[in-house]
Amino acid sequence: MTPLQLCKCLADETRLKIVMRVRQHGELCVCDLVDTLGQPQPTVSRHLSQLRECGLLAVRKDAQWAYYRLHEGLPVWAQEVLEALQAPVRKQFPLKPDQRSGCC
Amino acid sequence: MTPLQLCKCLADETRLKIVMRVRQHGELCVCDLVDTLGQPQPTVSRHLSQLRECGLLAVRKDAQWAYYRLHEGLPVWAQEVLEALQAPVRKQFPLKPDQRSGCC
DNA sequence: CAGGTATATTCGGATTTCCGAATGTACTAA
DNA sequence: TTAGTACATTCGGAAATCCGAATATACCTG
Repeated sequence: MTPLQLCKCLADETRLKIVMRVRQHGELCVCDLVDTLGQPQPTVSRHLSQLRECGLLAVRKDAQWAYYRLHEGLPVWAQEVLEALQAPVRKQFPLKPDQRSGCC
Repeated sequence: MTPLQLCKCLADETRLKIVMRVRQHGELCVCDLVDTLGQPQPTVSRHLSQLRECGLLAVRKDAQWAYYRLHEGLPVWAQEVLEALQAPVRKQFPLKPDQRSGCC
């Protein structure tokens, strides 16, 4: 995970929202993100694969669900970047309820 | 300056280097960046325009030179992001001498 | 004035990124 | 087994991004 990789990952509205929402909830399943972001499932899934491949997110699979979380091995500087971005991202992209969608 | 704008600005190798190098030196002229980055002048200039338009950098013009610096009105969260990125960027893109190129 | 330097901008094309649609896989339930 | 749900992947085109080359502008010097 290089700084340039991290910036590229966060340089897309959908991915930025995904990362921030995952960070906020600790762990989220794909259907929740699809519901919340209002983006088609393949789109969300493609972005999730990208975030997983570059080491930002990690998955846990349980039955037919996939739960995404921040990768534990994330370097401290990357965590600091995410911490600094959390509040302003919430301002830029407000989401009514601060809850899971309840899809699973 | 929104979080998404900042991430897009930093999601390019040349721009990331420019911002970090400017941050480190306080103020730098275009010819220094051209020398240091080894990129053609129009390329550097185009990226600088972009960074200026989204409010990340500010310019001061003196005679035929243009000196770029971080924009004073940069929100705190953006400064924190840059602070967190400084060290790892230096590791990813090491520059031999920590000095200006002496072009101006 | 002419010539040189520093910087900015424009234009076209190449490359990258993103998305919609369709399909594939795996699991569950009846 | 069949049907349904959750998720992933592939493919082709659209759209955004990036760059090289040429040109433009401003300033300084002689």
